Amino acid sequence: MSSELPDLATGPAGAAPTLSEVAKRAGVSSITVSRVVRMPDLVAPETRARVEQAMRDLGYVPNLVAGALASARTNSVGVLVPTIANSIFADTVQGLSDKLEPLGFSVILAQSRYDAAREDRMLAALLSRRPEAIIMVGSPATEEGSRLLRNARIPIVETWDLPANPIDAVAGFDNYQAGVAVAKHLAAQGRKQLAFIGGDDPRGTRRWLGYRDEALASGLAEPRRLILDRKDSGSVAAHARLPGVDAVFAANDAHAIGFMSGLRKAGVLREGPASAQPVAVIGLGDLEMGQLISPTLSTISVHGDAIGRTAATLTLERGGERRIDLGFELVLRDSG
Amino acid sequence: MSSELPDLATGPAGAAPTLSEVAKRAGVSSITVSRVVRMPDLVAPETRARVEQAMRDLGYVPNLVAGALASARTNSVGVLVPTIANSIFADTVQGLSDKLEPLGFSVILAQSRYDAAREDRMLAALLSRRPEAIIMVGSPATEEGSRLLRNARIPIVETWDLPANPIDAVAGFDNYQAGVAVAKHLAAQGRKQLAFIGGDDPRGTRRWLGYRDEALASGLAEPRRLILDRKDSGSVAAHARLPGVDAVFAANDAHAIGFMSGLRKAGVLREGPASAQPVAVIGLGDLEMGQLISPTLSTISVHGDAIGRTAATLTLERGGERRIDLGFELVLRDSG
DNA sequence: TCGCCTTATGTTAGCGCTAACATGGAACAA
DNA sequence: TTGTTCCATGTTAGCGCTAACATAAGGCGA
Repeated sequence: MSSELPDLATGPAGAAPTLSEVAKRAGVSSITVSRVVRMPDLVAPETRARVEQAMRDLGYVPNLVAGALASARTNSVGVLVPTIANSIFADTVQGLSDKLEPLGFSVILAQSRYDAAREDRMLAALLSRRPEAIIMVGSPATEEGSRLLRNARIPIVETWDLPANPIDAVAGFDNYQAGVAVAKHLAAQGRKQLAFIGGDDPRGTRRWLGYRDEALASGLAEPRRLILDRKDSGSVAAHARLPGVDAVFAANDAHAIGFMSGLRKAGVLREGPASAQPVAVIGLGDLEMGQLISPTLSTISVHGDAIGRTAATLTLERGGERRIDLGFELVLRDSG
Repeated sequence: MSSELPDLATGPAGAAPTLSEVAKRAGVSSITVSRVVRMPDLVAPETRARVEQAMRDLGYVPNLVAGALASARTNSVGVLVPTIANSIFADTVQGLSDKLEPLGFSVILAQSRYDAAREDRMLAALLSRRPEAIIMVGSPATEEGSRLLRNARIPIVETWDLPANPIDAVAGFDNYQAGVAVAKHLAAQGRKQLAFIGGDDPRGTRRWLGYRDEALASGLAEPRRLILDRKDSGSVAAHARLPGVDAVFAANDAHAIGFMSGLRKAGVLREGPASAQPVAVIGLGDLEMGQLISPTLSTISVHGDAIGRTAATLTLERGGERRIDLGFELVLRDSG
C-alpha cells in the first residue's frame, strides 16, 4: 500500500535528483557539488555547507554508475564462489567484505554451483561490470574462463588452493599436503584401511591425491574413495559402503559430521578419545560445530576468513608477494 | 610473474576494446554492434556473423556500466544481510541469486553486522549504485535508512519477518508466533521452567516475546532470557547460568547445538527421546546439522532459500500480493 | 507503375558524472 | 609595484553506451 505513496516530505516527486540539480539549488557549478561529495576539503566551508543543505533538501544520492563511467573506476570487486549456502566459503566472502566495504568497494557476488559453463557465464557477467579485481575460489575450470580473466587486466586472486600457474595472485593452502598430513597421522595411529569421502571438485581431488599417495608411501593398502554429491545425506549412508575401513578422511566437516552420524546409527561410535574409535574420522574446515558434537571432530583447520582478508589485500596492492600460503593445521580431537 | 605479462595472443595490448572499435572492424555502426549484443534477431545473419567475429578478434567484453547509464537500467539487485558467515542467511542469498542470476541480474552484497550505523552506510552505498531493487533481512534499523529506501522508488523486500508497516514488499514468517508455538509445545510436554537464549536483534526479540507471552498464558513462571553475543561459545556455558530450567528455546540452531554441547559436558543429555531429556532444547532454522547430531535437534524449520526465491520474485513483479508469509514448522526430534 | 509496409542499418543526442585544464582573486615576498 | 603562489571555483569535453528517431532498399499488391 504505502509502496504506491512514497514519502514526499523529503524526497522529490519525480526522478532521482542529479548533481546539477543540487548545483543549481546551491548556486554553484556541478563540479563543486562533485567535490563536496568526493573531496570536501577542497571546498570552502560556507560553500560546502550550502551544498550539503541542498543535497539534504533534495534527498540527493550520488549516482556511482555515472561516476564510474566518467572516472573509469567502479569501486567494485567481483567475487565468484561455487556456492555460499551451508559452506565454508561464506567465511571467505565475509572476510573479504569486511576488508573491502570500509574502503568503499562493493562486492558483486556470483555463484558457479560447481558448473563450468555457469562459471564462464558468471565470469563474463562480472567482467562486464568492470570490477577493479576478481576474487574467486579455485581457478577457472575452462580455458575460456582463464582467457577472459587474463585479458581483463585487473588483479585476479585465486583462493583456497595454490595453483601451479596462477593467473595473477593466490591466497590459499596446499590441498595435497593436507591430504598427506591426514594420511600420515592415521598411519601413525595404526589405522590399516583408509578411505576418503567427498566431492570430486579440483580441491577435493587434490586432497584425495595427497592422502592416497601418502597412504601408499606408508605401506598401507590403496585407500578407497567414495565420491559423494553435494547433499550431506550421502555421507550418512557412506559407512555401509565402506566395509572393513577403519579411518576416513572427509573432504569437509559437513561430510565428516554426516559420516559420524552414520557411524552412530551403526553403533560404532564411542564417547572416548580417538584411540577408542573403531573408525577414525577427520574432517576439513574446522567448523565451530565440530567442537560442539560428541565425540569432538578432528579436522584440518583452515581459516576461511583469513583467506578472504588476504585475497582482499592482494587486490588492493599490486606489488609485493602474489602467492600467499596460509597453511593449515591438523587439529586432533576425539574423532580420530 | 605472469601477472606482468598478460596473454597477448587473443587480447589487445591497451585498454579494453569498445563498441565502436568493434563496429569499425566489422564495418558497421556502433548501434549495430549494440544490437548484436542485446537483440541479435534484429540484425541480418551475415552482418551478425561479421560483428561476432570482430568481437571475438578483439576480445570485446561489453561495458555494462556505460550501458546502464545510457539505458537507466543496471540489471543489479542490492542485498543487505546482517552477516553471511555461519548463518542461515546464506541460504537466502543463495536462493535469490539462483533466481536472479539467470535473468541477467547481478547481486551486490553488503553486510551490516547487526550495526545500525553500518547498515545505513551500506544502504546508501547500495543505492548509489542504482540497483533495480533492494532485498534485505529485516527492516531498516533507523528512520534514516527507512527514508533512504522509501525515496529510492524501487522495489524493496524485507525478509525473515512480517513487519507491521513494511516499506514495500515482505517475504518472511511470524517470529512472534514461532515463539508461541515453542512455548505451547513445551508447556504441553509438562516443562515447568522455560528459558530463552539468543541475540537481542529485532527478530530474536520477537521470538522471545511470543515465547514469554505464551508461557505466561499457559500458567508457567516467566521464562528466563539470556542474551548471548554472536559467538556460539556463550551458549555452551549457558546451562550453568540457568539453574532449575528444564526447557530452552534457542534463537537459532547454532545456539541450540552449543547449548546441547554444554548439557552434554554437564552430563544432563540423554540418548533417548525428548521425554527422556532432563532439559528440552528447541532451535530455529533447521540446519542440516541438527539431524546429524545426537540427540537429534528439535527445531522451528524455516526455509531460508524459499525466502530468498520469494524475495527475488517480489522484486521482479510489481503487482500482486506484496506480503508473503512463508510460515514455519515445529519439527520435533529427540532434543525436546 | 506507385505508394506503402517491412527489414536492416544509421544518425543524433544525451545518460550523470569527473579529468583536465582554465580563471580570478587574495596573499605575500622582493 | 610586480610577479609568483595558492586557493576556490568554473568551463569544456567526453567516458561507452543506448533510446528515439531517421533513412534506404527491397517486396508487394493493385
